[in-house]
Amino acid sequence: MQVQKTNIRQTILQSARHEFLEHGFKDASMRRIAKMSSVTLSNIYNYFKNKDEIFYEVLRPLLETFEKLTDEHNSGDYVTTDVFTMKSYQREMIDGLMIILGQYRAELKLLLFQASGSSLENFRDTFTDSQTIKSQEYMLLMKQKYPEINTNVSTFFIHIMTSWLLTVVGEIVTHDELSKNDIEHFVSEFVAFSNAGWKRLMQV
Amino acid sequence: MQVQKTNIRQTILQSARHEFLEHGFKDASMRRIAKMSSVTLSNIYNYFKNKDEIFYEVLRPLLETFEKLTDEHNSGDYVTTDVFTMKSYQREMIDGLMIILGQYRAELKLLLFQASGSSLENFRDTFTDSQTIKSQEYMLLMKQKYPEINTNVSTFFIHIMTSWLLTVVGEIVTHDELSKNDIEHFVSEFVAFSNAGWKRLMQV
Amino acid sequence: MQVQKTNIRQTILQSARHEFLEHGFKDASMRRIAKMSSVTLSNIYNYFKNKDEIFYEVLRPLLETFEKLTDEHNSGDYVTTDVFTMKSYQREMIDGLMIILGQYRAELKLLLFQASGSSLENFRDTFTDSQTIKSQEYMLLMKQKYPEINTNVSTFFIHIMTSWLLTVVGEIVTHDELSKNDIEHFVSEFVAFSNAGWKRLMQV
Amino acid sequence: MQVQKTNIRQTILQSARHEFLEHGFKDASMRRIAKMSSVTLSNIYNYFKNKDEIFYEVLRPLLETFEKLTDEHNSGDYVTTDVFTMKSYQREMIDGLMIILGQYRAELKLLLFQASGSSLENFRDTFTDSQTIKSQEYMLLMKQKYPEINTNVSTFFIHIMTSWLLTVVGEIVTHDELSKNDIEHFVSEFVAFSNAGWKRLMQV
DNA sequence: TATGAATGAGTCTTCATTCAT
DNA sequence: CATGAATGAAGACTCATTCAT
Repeated sequence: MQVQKTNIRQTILQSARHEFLEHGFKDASMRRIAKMSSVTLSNIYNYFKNKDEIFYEVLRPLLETFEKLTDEHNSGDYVTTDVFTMKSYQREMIDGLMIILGQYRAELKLLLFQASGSSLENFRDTFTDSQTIKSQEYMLLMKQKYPEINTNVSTFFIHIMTSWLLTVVGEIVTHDELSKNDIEHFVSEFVAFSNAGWKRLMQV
Repeated sequence: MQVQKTNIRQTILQSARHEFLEHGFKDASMRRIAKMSSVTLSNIYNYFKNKDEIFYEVLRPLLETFEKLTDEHNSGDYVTTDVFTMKSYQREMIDGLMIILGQYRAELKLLLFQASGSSLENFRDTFTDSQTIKSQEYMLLMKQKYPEINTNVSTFFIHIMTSWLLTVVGEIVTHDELSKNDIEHFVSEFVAFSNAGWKRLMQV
Repeated sequence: MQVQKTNIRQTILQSARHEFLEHGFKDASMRRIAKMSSVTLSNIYNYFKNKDEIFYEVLRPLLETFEKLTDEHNSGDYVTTDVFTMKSYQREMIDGLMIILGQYRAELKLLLFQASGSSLENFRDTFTDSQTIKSQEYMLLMKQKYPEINTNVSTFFIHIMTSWLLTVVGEIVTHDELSKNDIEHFVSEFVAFSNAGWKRLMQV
Repeated sequence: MQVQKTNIRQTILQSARHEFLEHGFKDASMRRIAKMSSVTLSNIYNYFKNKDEIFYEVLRPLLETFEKLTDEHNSGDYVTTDVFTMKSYQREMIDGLMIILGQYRAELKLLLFQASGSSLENFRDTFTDSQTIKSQEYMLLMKQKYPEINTNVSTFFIHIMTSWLLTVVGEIVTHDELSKNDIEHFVSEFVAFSNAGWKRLMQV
């Protein structure tokens, strides 16, 4: 029975994923999800509290991976890294995002572009804000280690830089035609560009 | 009556603007717009063909300004400018956007974040794509003038850079707390960052 | 001015004709008629009392022709004609209908199939009923002249026969692919069939 | 509840039947059907997909009887029957229709006169066309059996004859005042008339 | 004559969710 | 765990007609 239950839960989630991808959260129809998964509409509510919870569950793996990614960066390890090659905070974040992107392309689309109306509709802002704070903490550590660098960068600029990351992810996700090579090439351009930018701003 | 007509039209548009800003295009309710503007629901349809047309009319001033902005950049004037100070294509675009931003903050919010479901829902993509093409043409001209620079930058990277511009605009628009000074400060950081980045990529 | 007026009236009627033909009376839209004829919607009501009157005016020529056709048959002239060749009441009616059919194909479609909702929606019944009465009067005259024939035909049968005529007209009207030859051939079959039928019924 | 479901379904269907009969398919109002059947408007959609499906369900018994009637006539049995007494294809069809008429008077009204706008609005044409084809096949068999008869009757004439059948049914259906005797009397006249007509056309 | 404005009821259908069984 | 039944508000849009100017 328990096995059954899990199966049904999964079936619902898969159908929901398709429905959300096709119509976005708001225009997704519980009725269609029910039909698609061959589960009675009302029975769905034995497995999930409401539409929003289903949406959240569909995105849970992605969200957890996100959390892992940002938690890792809480440690001060990266402070020791050479700023000039930017094996640094942002670089690691980029790499992390690229890995996520390989696994959760569809979910990222959902989270970034189709979440309007759901409890996750502010994910972008939330993520950006929290990342901005962490970035600033990181810069503080940097300043302690290398007092000569200029860390007087406006909060909003840092905000933009993390927001930019999501823009990049969003663009990659919506351009299905890009090959792995394309993406790698682009990332190297992106990193080169960013490194030079940061160096300039921090006057190192 | 003819004078009246204009007034009512404007009243409807203003109510619609509020409604769209509060709920986004898709969730905006014609009924509410009617109530807000004290115009019979059916009478609205004597002034506008449908919801989409109202939305478009609300954004028309912004869209026209946009068009002007991008049309001006069709000329090759900027090619003569010094790349190093980046009084160049992108810089002019930024300045233009900042001006627009002063006048059409709310409308930009609408266009960038609340247009889903309307005929303008693809504005971001459309704009980015067309700007990408223009940017590439611009780089070609640059290459002819300064053959020593490297213009071998991937299309997708250029795409990202124009998309970035919209991200920046979007972030400014959603952060009402920023003062003019904040924004100017940020823009100077942004420009410094970008300049350094482009120089590096183009190996000048 | 009067000329103008007439012109506009005619313009409206033509547009209405198209609209009625395309959508039928009920689904025809006054707005569309207005647009089509480049006449203000409200101005239409300076020329016609309402939608129904327009419909009636569109069909007036046809209706008048109908009336002429049936009035002619009021006279007892046909009683003298030889029943056996059926140069009689019904035959003349058929011939009359065929002529009408040449001139008012579209209008017949309107009257027979698209009048639902209008004041003419019962035309078929009305026409059939009145024709039935006339047919019976005709048969009475026949009986007086040729007492040996059997005129004991049920009212309802006569009713059906006139209704049949309209069915035939309707079928011809809806089969645009029929050539004049086709129709003539069919009519001769129809007449042969009917003659034989009537002879049998009347036991002549 | 399961028992209830059937009841409610039937209640809805009955109310719908009344509504359709009174206003025709197109002008029938779902709201009124809901009120009449004391079922919430939205709840109706738990029982039927849409208005058209309700209409179809109301007519399903009639349609199935129709199908049975025409299927039976697929067999070549009737070819053996004597043409002269017209215990033939058409005669059997008439008898069949009369039986249907006894059971489904109201439904026939719906199907023949009130279906405009529904998926059954072309029933008359569809039926007539298919019957015309079958009639022609029947005549072919007749010709093989009785080579001396003339089967050179135009397709359109046959078409008209089947269409005529429906006209007759329609007329009977709309004349509630006719008694069973009236109808039987009429049918005998109709058969006599038709027999004579066909004999003449086929020159037997 | 002509017009713009206005009206109010009307259309079918969908929605997420709840509840008794 | 499962289901059929139910709900009430909401969606955008169209309708023929009237009226003051």
